Amino acid sequence: MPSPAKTTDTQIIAAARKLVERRGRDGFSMKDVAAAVGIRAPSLYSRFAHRAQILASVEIEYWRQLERELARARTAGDPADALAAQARAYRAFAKAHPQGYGLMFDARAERTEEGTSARAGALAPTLPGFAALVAGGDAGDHARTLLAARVLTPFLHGFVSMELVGAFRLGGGLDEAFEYGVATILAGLRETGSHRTTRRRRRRHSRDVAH
Amino acid sequence: MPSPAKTTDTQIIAAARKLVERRGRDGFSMKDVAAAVGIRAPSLYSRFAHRAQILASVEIEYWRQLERELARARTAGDPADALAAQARAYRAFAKAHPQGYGLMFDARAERTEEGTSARAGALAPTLPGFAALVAGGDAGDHARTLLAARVLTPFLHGFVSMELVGAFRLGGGLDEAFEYGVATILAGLRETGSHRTTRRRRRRHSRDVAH
DNA sequence: ACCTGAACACCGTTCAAGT
DNA sequence: ACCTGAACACCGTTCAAGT
Repeated sequence: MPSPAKTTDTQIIAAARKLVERRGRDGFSMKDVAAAVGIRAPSLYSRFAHRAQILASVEIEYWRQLERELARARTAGDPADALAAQARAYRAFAKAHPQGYGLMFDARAERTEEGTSARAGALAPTLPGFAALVAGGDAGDHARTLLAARVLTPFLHGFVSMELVGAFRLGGGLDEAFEYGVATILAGLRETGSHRTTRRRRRRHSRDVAH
Repeated sequence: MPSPAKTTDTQIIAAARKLVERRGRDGFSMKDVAAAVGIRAPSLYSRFAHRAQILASVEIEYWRQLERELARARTAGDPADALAAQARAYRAFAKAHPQGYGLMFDARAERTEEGTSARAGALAPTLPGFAALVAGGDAGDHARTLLAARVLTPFLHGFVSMELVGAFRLGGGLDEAFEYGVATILAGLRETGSHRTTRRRRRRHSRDVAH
């Protein structure tokens, strides 16, 4: 005769997420999560292998939510405007879920198949914008699209994580700094997208400097 | 009659740093640190208030080391070249000390006066380069220098932390992507630095889009 | 199948006692 | 002043037992 289930995996993950958001990734115990869904800590182990797996599930939820918000933020028309709108949505997401954002980039997290694909998928809604910006109609130029994405995306992550950790200490408006950064990068990318030779020359130059 | 000291604060911090680099910020216990310097865990509390204070001391060491390496990487001549060289030094530092780098941007760290100033000082060696790049000889234009620094610096942090966490999954060379990002941003900044009106127009445009 | 209390091997930290 | 063992209140996790 099986014991009737008092809760569900979904409820457990939701409870854990709430605790993460309130007190951070280290701010809850298995006992806390269990109590939040009306069971005892050892019972969690019939559903999750260990604490890290619960955290990994919470992390995946955050990545999926970010993906939805980036997709929703995408506007029609000029690709640079669409990317700027998505950049603002990205920052807004991080500021709305500071603890969750920290979890998403925690190096100690588990490396699951599902987590890797959730993370990769989250930024997918921005790729058409980059393709339109730098490759024009040439949708097959995947390498150029990827290079462009890898300028703005790191800026976004770096800016918001520095902002969340309080690293901007020298004054000045951060909204303005963010807008300035996004505009500068998009202008730089648009320029390299419209002049292939300019871009080739610049890349060769960079390599010369590096080696 | 005092007990003779078996160790020093400096040795304790060095031992903790070694453990952090080997197993991460959560990978050592007070017992481990104490054993590494030949004492017992409770003795640490006559020197440090708690574990987080040891970690904070280790973190400060990393910030000071980064500052030294950025200062050393600075080259004479073209400011963009100097900044590119510092960008490479920044990335090399993060890849040489991945666990330490994670500690430096850990949101859970203590907020000490000394830590805040060590962090702020670490990026100071790049400021003259930004000033030369965007403000020309006008050393007093601090706001423009700061705006420029807040484009490249977040890119650097974002790129290396995404790289360390394994976030770049779509293939392509990361060395090339890094160089491309640095070159794109520096070109964008140099352009805004040489044409004040262009920059003013862009900033007003950004604000219009944001609000 | 799912839940439980008891137990295990840890943790950071406190404290009274030693020199 | 610095060090120590013992103790406290926790952890995550395991396990045998209950239904």
